[in-house]
Amino acid sequence: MPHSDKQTFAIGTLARRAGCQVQTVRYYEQIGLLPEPARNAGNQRRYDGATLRRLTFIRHARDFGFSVEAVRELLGMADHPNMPCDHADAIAKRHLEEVEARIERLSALRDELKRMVAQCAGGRVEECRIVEVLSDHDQCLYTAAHGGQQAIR
Amino acid sequence: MPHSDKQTFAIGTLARRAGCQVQTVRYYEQIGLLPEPARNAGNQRRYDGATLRRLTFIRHARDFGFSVEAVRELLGMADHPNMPCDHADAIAKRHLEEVEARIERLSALRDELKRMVAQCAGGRVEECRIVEVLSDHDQCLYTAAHGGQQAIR
DNA sequence: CATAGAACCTAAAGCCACTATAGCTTCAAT
DNA sequence: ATTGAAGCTATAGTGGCTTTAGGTTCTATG
Repeated sequence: MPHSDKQTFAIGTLARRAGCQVQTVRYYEQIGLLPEPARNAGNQRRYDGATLRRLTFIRHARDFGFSVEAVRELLGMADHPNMPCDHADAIAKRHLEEVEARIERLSALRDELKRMVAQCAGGRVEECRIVEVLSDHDQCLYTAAHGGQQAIR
Repeated sequence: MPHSDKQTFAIGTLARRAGCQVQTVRYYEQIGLLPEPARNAGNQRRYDGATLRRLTFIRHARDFGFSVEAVRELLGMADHPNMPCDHADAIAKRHLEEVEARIERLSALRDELKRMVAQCAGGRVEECRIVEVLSDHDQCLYTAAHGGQQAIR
């Protein structure tokens, strides 16, 4: 046995060690990412090292931008070390593609914004390029840059 | 007079011409971005060209990633063409900075994800680099890349 | 003129991933 | 015994819409 995790701790300690908020821990329990923990005599949650490791995994994956649903799948896989890891690989690849697409859209957006800001002469609203460009879609170089609601996603 | 906008049209036509959904138009009215329009005898909304131009401005600014509150301010300025445009300029500059910061965070994230995906040998979960890296924060090159919940924002 | 179906109406709930608030109870230190 | 921090549950709020439910009105055709 590697380590036996005998001592337990309260939710505040768990949250602090994993670097998240107390409410977030309870939320993860509610949506089933974390198991319902043992309670002490006063009905307070008591956690062990295994839960801390699980929560750290969750937070880390979330920081990587994986959705909660993706984290749920990754957790399921981490729980079965003998299964093939194709699916984990597929999830990560897909996420990488999404991040790359987002970067592309944001870069086009950044270029348009730069152009807009650079052309503002600082006069009255009537002559302002910023207001003007927003009023008239034809004044954009790359219309694909902001073609829909997903421009920012 | 430039154009007199005498003919009116229904909400579906307005939405189609502005490139958004009907419910979105009603939502913008509800939050005060669009004025309450005239109604016909059967209580249906009837719009004119001025509202179409206003909605187009809104959609365009939203596509640029401006928040609804920023759009509200920009609209207020567009309504007063004789005022100085410093504030519009400041809003756009600030938004540009936010977009640039987002691109930076996402780029660091992309590098980490690439590294992760490249090192997955395709075996069992136990040996999978993806699951391993998510389990252990120390295996990341740039911890700043995903240091908090705002990694993805 | 009757009818069918598209388009409209309001009100309320759902989405994501938390965060915040209110009003209480329990713990730990003095 | 007291006090203040930390815990508890339940509910609402965030942003920016989207969806659903259950109705009414418009418009084109027979």
